Amino acid sequence: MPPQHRRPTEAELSILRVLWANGPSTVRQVVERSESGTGYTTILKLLQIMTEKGLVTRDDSQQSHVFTPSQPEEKTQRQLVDDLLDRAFGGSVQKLVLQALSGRKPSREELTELRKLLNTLDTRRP
Amino acid sequence: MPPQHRRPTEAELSILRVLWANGPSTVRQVVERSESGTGYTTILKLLQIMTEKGLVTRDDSQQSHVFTPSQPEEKTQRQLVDDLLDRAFGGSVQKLVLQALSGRKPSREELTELRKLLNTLDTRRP
DNA sequence: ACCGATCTACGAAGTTCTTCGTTGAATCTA
DNA sequence: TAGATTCAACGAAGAACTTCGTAGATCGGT
Repeated sequence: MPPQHRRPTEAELSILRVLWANGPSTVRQVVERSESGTGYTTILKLLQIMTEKGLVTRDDSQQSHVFTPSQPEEKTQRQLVDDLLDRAFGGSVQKLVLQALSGRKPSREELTELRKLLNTLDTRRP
Repeated sequence: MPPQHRRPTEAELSILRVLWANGPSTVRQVVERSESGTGYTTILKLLQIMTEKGLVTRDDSQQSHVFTPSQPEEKTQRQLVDDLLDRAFGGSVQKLVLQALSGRKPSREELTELRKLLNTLDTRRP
């Protein structure tokens, strides 16, 4: 099995979002909390595929299997943003941040938060 | 024709990268400057599809057609990052920036640049 | 023990994406 | 002008992705 994960597909990511928000879930729980309106068997099939790919792990000790993301939310998010950085921004974090911020005008509070973040990164420098 | 653009696919984006870096190009130029090693007919076909989708425009006044991105680099980049923001970060710019920065440790210069960027956004507030 | 509800498993259809072979037109060259 | 080269157009094959129908197992209640 490849320990390296491919980027989750569109439908897979929407399932991961539900799992991130609600914790380990059964197929039915994912279906109920999914906003896409996708049918039960579709989500089941996707979770089966995701299990094969290693994106989620399955607890089948109960009759209704329970699925859990195999990577923490942050790690998957970082993979995705790193990937986009390479594919579309030539690795330039500035450009990416610029576009991210120019899209939605950030509030002054958000800007303050971001400054704090930069300070943290700066002082934690080796 | 839908004036609204769908997200470019993987292969399409790699062609857009070449066009962004080198300006309007013929098929052959794209093939030569592409790092993917994709064949001539494949790139031609992709450019034809991209023309249909409106991702590029074609100048066929010469025998070798010249292709140009129909949107500026920044606009496409913004679409992509907005898209990722929605699909993976619940719209939280902070989380996205945090993951982007935690991936590659930014230099002090980069941090300074980012602070400038934040200041600019702050003072340009309405 | 039986019926209905719920669940997993399997497979297949339909779509999109990527790739390239082939064909015919246009251009260049000897 | 004949032959070779370069090009766009087209179609088709193959892979990946999404969706769902159907079948069979399991469980709960009567």
